[in-house]
Amino acid sequence: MKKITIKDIARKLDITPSTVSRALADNSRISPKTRAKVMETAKKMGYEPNVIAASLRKGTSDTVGMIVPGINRSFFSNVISGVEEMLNNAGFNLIISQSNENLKKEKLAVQTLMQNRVGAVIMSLSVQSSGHSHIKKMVKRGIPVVQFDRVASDIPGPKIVNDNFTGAYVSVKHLLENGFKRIVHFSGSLGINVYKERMEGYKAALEEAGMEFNERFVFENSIIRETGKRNVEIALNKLGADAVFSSGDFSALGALEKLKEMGVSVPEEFGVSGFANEPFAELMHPTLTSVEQNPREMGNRIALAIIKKLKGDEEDENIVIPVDLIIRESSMRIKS
Amino acid sequence: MKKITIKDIARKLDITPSTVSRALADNSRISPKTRAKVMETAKKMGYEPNVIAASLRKGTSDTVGMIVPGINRSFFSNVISGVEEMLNNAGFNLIISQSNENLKKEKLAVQTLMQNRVGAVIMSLSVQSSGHSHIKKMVKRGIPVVQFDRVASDIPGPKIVNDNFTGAYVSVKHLLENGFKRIVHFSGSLGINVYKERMEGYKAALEEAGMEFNERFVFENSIIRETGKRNVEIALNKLGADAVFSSGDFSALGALEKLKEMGVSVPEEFGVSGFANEPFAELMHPTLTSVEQNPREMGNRIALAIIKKLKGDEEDENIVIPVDLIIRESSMRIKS
DNA sequence: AGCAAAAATACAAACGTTTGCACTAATTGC
DNA sequence: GCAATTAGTGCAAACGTTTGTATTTTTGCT
Repeated sequence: MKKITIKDIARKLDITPSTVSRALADNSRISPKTRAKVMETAKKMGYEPNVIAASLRKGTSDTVGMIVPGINRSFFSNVISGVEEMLNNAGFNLIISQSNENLKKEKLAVQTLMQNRVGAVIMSLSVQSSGHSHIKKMVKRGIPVVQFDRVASDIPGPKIVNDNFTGAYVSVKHLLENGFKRIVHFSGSLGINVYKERMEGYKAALEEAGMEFNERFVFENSIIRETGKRNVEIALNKLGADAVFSSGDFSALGALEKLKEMGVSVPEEFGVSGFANEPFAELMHPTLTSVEQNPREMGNRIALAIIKKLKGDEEDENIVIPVDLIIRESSMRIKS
Repeated sequence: MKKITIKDIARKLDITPSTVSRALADNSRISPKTRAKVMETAKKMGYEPNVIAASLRKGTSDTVGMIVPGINRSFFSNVISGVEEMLNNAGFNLIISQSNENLKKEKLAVQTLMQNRVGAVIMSLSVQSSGHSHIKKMVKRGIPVVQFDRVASDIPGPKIVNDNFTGAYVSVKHLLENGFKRIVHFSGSLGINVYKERMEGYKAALEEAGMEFNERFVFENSIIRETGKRNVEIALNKLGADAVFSSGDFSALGALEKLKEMGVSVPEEFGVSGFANEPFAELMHPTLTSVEQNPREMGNRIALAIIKKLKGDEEDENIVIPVDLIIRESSMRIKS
């Protein structure tokens, strides 16, 4: 099965490859007549464009690269689906890489994408990411870079993020309304925008309620299951806490498990609220209050931003996706 | 920042591009001396190979494409991680596409990968997949295709699957040992190998115990949460069942939810066992007995098979990955 | 030293497009 | 009716590699 090229169809129609190329690209210089003829025979001969050759010549491609910390988190996998959906409809392809929260792997992913001459890159920074020189390199090369969720302000380009501040703010406010008085906060690395913003929201809600913000109530780098377990015990025994607002569902999960183990009843004696609304949140016992980030919508908006950039738009959009607090058993002391 | 090419480094060393190319490729025709010199100046000048150009010339690439039904299932996302890990170490790149269980999307993904001249393809069939002409096209083109999990025997090439039969067999045997006597089976489409095999395992365990296999006890296309809810009610009320072995965790989850709603206690009155060991299985209440498929190991083996193929190995491996029954509360009536 | 064989390198074409420029034919304006 | 524009197409180079073949240089041997 010989692969058929633009030349083959040119020969058959007795025109030149350049005309065929332009016809297929819908170039206005070609008459509707020949364009139609080219289209037809291209289909008839089963022509499939060689995007590699086109990439080489053009120096870019219709493929968009996406780097995420890990595809096994519900948030990221849903963002990906949202992006893919919209991008495919617009005729672009998406290729995905994981950084596994690892700087070295992130750099490798960037390199791979650049080598493959992707037309644009979508990325959410890994925890370890710093310096960002590898990312700036892409920008310098003229590759549009769209950041989402974990973003760095020193890298130019569109940024799509959640309303983390408000998500945290309403979560803590909700805990306060349910009578919790000593609320600790499980945070990620405060060097990362999302965790910083959520902490600000936590702080704002406390201060609005006339309560003082205590730094010792913030546990940095406490977003995995193990740290959740460990720190909830400290919060309870050493700080006399009666609730936790966690920046992630996994540490909230750990907290719930530890509390159960310790015989502390939730939400009667201790309130728990998470972030990300992982699928397991509604399956646990008690079910976990969390913040839905609407990742699919975020994905759609990211795709739109990328498409605009690929069409040469200069403007850098900054989009904030609203979030929704999903109230469940783990925080609901007052039934309404 | 001008991009530097093989020619630039040739000019600088006063040799030809071909020599540089061979030197970088570790070709034996090049003397160690010049090879070293080339390597050195390449690094010094910040040379980055243009893989697109190489792909065009060679007609293939070091990029491997992977098509999965959906990345948001724990099984698939872990297989992907396993593949990526090993592939990256061997110097290959992985690009991922989702079929969303949709034939049209699957065909599109195949087309995209072929257009991008991937060196090989890893795939697990979508539910809708049929005919397989699009996949055979890749095989005809000489692209190595490695199948995993959901495989079709009419497509040549290595196949890596779980020991579905044994997984089902031990699950049902375990239910029988716990005194369950009327066990129904939630299956997927029986046109797909994995579900077929699991049903065979179910059947074998029953027959070994001297119980008759009743077709009415098998619910086909019952692998999502909703069907699990619906069918467990039918099983209980119409068939007098006292347990279910489900081919997937999601329908087992649905069953557990419905049973709780109906006030049926698990495992005292009804036993439940699933498949895939989704993360939520151990978080539920009661925790869900399930079958761990060792997806990461599967991913590693897939990667090894692909690498062998890319190196020109003719042999088609058929690998079966063992599974482990994880016994939890939902099926454990006899505490040992 | 001289020659054949082997080793190292050079040459040039090829991969399949895209695109600036040149060219011809058709159309427009006056 | 003629110059000037425009529409439509062709020509040829370029993108950066790889690779078969030719050529040069080195090596080993007598």
